[in-house]
Amino acid sequence: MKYTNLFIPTLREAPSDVTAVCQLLMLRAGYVRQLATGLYIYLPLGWRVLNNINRILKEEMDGIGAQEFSMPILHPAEIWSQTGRWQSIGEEMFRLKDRYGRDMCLGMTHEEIITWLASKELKSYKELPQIWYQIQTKLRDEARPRGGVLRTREFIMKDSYSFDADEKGLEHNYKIHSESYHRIFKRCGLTFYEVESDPGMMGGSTAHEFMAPTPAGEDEIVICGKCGYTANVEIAESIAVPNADTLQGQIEDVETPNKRTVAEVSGFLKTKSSFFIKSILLIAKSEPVLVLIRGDHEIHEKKLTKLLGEFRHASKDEVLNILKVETGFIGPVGHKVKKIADISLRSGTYISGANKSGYHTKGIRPGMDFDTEWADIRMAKADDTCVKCGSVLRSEKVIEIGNIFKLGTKYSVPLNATFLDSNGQENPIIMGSYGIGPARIAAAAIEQSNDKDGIIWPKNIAPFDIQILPLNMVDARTVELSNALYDTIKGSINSLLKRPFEVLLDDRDIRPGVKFKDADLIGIPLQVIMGEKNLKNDEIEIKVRRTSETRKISIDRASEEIIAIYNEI
RNA sequence: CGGGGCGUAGCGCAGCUUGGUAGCGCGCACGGUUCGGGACCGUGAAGUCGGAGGUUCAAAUCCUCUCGCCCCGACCA
Repeated sequence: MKYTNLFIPTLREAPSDVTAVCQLLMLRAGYVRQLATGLYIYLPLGWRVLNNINRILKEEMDGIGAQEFSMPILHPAEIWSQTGRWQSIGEEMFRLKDRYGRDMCLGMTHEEIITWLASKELKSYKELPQIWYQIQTKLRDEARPRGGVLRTREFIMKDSYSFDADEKGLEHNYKIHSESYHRIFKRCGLTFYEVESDPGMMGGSTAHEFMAPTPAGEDEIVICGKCGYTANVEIAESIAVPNADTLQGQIEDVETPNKRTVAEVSGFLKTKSSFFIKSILLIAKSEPVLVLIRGDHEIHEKKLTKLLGEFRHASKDEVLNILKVETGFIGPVGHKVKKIADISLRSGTYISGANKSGYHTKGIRPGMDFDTEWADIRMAKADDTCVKCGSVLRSEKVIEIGNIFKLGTKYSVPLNATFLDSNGQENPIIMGSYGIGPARIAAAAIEQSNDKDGIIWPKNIAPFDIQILPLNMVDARTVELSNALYDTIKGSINSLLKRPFEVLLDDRDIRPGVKFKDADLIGIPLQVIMGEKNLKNDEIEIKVRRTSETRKISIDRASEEIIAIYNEI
């Protein structure tokens, strides 16, 4: 394609409100524009990248026997009511009414719709298994879109669904999805992890997330370098590093005027925060619960929710009413309310609030000076000990690029998606659900592969394979030779991608410096530079975007050489 | 939803404290000189100062309300 026929609005200056590198580069290099909070327009280059990713998705889905569908994004509320999600999902769902007043919603996902279809059409074990998928727009009224295309209110997703007669079948479909996801992300040039995850509102039993490490990530995972254990910190199990030494001395109150937070008291008493117990009052269902955790740890609310069900933090007034002490000076000793302590507090001697204003208590021995229930309610973090092998965990910021869920019968039972087995018995279909976000793949690829000059696309998803830069468009020979080379390469087959080469010819009559800057920004893997001086020697220059390595080649065999270099990089 | 910030030309910003002719850089158009890493000179077009109301002789500037965008948190199949 010729540059003058393409809309590539590059920006010399960065918009002021970007936070993520992928967002900055997508805007500056002319891939996307923002319409409103969480809504993005894909410009020609951006759309080409997404289509390249989608092509890989289709090839790999087709490769495991999945069949492509297209389902509506406008859904009747009734189906969502049948699974209870019309009621259980809150403001995140876009809701509307049609002209007759019927409740409708915009699809956040398609479990309901595909299961509705399966309930109508799949009747016999002989029709199972099936894998159905689509690449379709989803809409979610996100509380806080952020990071450019990383979290948006409207986004495209590849979602597939498996239908099986039994657990064994589900196990198999889960496995082949996992394997195909590994191939997909590898082909897209990403570094990624498959980690254990929390099934969340999808329900079901087992779930894994595919996570691409990047500083712009919203999630955090822990990784064991030794045994390979990886998990989202939301569910990760780990052992806290115990305090190396123990506080000495008997139980006694010390004056801590106006020092409330762990940081303040720890600074005031010149004692490490790991020798403190944070005491936090929560209101679960009807009952107040005092939650105890080491000063340098964070409570993990998802773990707690599993123990307590829904809960909220107590207000200042509630703390005063229930514990008879103001916030900042709460401690575990002497209260009759239900207590849950993190297991990392089982040994050692600690400092906590004295339950009177302006005082903390030293020398508290959990289990001896107060009674409590014990549980793992702590957020895993770097330097914790791996529960599987005892090695040290590290953590990384990641973005979720895909996930796989074993749904079981969570949707098939309420929507009555059943089949008759070989004994004539009616059974609910066993389901799985598998998602991938193409825009997040693109964003992660940029995050993982860029330099100060711009994007460096992995070959498989780059908007073009090769960019030709004729530097002087008023020189007849340059124009003639660049057009000829353009036609030749375009007519050759890219054996890696099994299709003709996609070539971008920068035929703009502008200064060379601008062409160089734009080419580096846009990030096409290989640049072919045709300058007058080199052409006088019948030479042209090849530049590898990733390494900035340049090489002069003879014009005679230019297209063969260029293709050979392309295949090498 | 809680906390904070910002809305002035396509982009980046100044002007607001202390009310009085709306500015700068980049970009854009035209002319000229340039032409291997975002050139230079000259000329020019382009702004409901986010919107509404109020105070005032006079509002980008002060007051009230409102909309939008961004950040932190809550939230997040």
